[in-house]
Amino acid sequence: MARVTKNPEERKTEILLAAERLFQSKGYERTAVSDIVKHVGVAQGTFYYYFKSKEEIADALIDRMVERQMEIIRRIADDSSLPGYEKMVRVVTDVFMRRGENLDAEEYLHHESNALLHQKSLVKTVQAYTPVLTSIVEQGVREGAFRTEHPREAVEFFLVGVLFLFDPGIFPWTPDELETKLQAVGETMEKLFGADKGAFAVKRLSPNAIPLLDRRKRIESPNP
Amino acid sequence: MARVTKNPEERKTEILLAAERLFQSKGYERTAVSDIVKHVGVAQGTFYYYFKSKEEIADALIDRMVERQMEIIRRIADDSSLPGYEKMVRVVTDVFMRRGENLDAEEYLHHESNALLHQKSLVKTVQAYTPVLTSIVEQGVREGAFRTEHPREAVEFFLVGVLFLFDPGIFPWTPDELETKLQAVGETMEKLFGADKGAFAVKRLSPNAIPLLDRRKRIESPNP
DNA sequence: ACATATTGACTGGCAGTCAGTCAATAGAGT
DNA sequence: ACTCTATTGACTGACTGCCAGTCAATATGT
Repeated sequence: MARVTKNPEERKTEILLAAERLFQSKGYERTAVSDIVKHVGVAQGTFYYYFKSKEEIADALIDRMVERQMEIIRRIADDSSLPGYEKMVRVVTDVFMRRGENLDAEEYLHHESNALLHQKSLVKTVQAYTPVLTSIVEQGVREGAFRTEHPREAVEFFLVGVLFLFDPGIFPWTPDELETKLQAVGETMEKLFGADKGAFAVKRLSPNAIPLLDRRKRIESPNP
Repeated sequence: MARVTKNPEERKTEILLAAERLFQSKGYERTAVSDIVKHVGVAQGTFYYYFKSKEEIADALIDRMVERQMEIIRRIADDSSLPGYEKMVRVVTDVFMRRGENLDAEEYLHHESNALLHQKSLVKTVQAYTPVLTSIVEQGVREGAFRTEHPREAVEFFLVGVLFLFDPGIFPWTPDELETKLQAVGETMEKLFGADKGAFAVKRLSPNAIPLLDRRKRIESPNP
C-alpha cells in the first residue's frame, strides 16, 4: 500500500531483527516468511529482494551470533600477561559456563524444531573457536603446563564434546546426570590437554554454572 | 481403486521399506508422504492409519538401524574371553572404522537436508552404545589397562567426539584434515581412558578406514 | 529517464484430515 | 449347521490450510 523506501541497509537490518525476534518466540520452523514481513510491515517480495531464502537469513543470524561470542574469547586469548593454563580456565568459566546466561537470546536454537539451524551454529562455533583455543593450548604446551601431540585435534574434540554433549536441545539430561557430567569435565580436560591432575578440578559448582538445562525457552505452542 | 486388504504388520512393513528406499534416494525432506504411498500403491490415509506423522516413520527407521548396529558391539562386549582393552580395540576397528562401509544404506542420513533425523540417529547411537562401552571400560579399569574416575562420562565424551566430529554431514573436512584427525584419535583414546601410551596407536591406515568422506551418497537433485 | 526499491497476487507443493466405503468376521437367531 | 446382521478394522481420496518462493507491475529517488 503506502510504499516506503528506505536505506537498504536499514531495511535489511529491520528484517533481520524481526526474524530474530520471531525465531526466538515461535521457533524457526514455525515462523513463516509471511510472518516476518507482516511484522516489518513490508511485502513478501521485499524479503526475497534482500535474502535469497529463509535459510539464508538464518545463516546470517548465526554468523552475527558466533561473531559476537568470539569477542569474549579473543579478549582472553590476546591478553599477553596470562599464561596459557590460566587462559584456558578463564575460557571455560567465562565462556562455556556462561552459555546458559548469555545465550538467552539464542535459546530458540536449542529447540528441536530448529535442528538444522542449531547444528550449523554449533559447527560454526567449533570452527571459530578452534584456532584461538589451539593457540592457547600451544602456549600452555610451550610453558610446560600442557602436554599433547595434537593440540588442534584435542581442542576440536573438546569443543565438540562440550558443545554437543551439554546442549539440552540435543541431549536432554536430567539435572543429576548433568551434575555428574560437569564434574567429569575437569578430568576430561586434564587428560585431553595433558595437564596436571586437579588442574581443572571443579571445586564448587555454582547453581548457575549449570548451562542450559531447564532454562529452555518455552516456545509458544501452536494451539494456545 | 482396487482395494486390497492385508495383514497389518505386512502393510506396515511395506510402508516402512518404501519410505526407507525413498529417503535413501531422494532424502527425507524431499520425500513427500504422497510419494511413499504412491510407491506402496495405497492411499494417503493408509499412511496415517499406520503412522502418526512423517517424523514418526523416520523415528521407526532410526530405531531399526541403531538396533541392528548394536548387535555387533554387543557380541564383542559379551565375549568373556577378551580383556577390556582388546574389546575396545575391536569396537573401534569393527564398528567405528567400518561405519563408512556398513552404513551405505543409511548414508542418506548424512545429507544436510535430513538434519533432525540425522541428529536423532546420532543421539540414539550414543545412548545405545554408552552402557555397553562403559562396561568395557570398567572391565579395563579392573584389569589395570585403563585408568579413569568417570568411565561413563569418558565414554560419552568419546562417542560424541567420534560420531559428530567424523560425520561428513556435520563437519565437512578435507581428506588431509581427516587423516590428521584420525591419527589423533589414538592419542585421544589413550588419554580419555587412561591407557598406556601407544595403546591405541594407529599403525597403518587402510584406505577404507576413512569413514564416510567422499562416500557421501549423491542425492538425486530436484532438477535433473 | 533511469536505476533501484517495493509490491502483492499467484504458483506449486506438501503434511495432515476426515467422512465415508468396503470386506471380513463374530455371533445371534433359527 | 446355516444364514443374516452388526461391528470392527483396514482403507480411500478428495480436501484443507499452510507456506516458500516467483514475477510482472509499479512507485520512488536522483
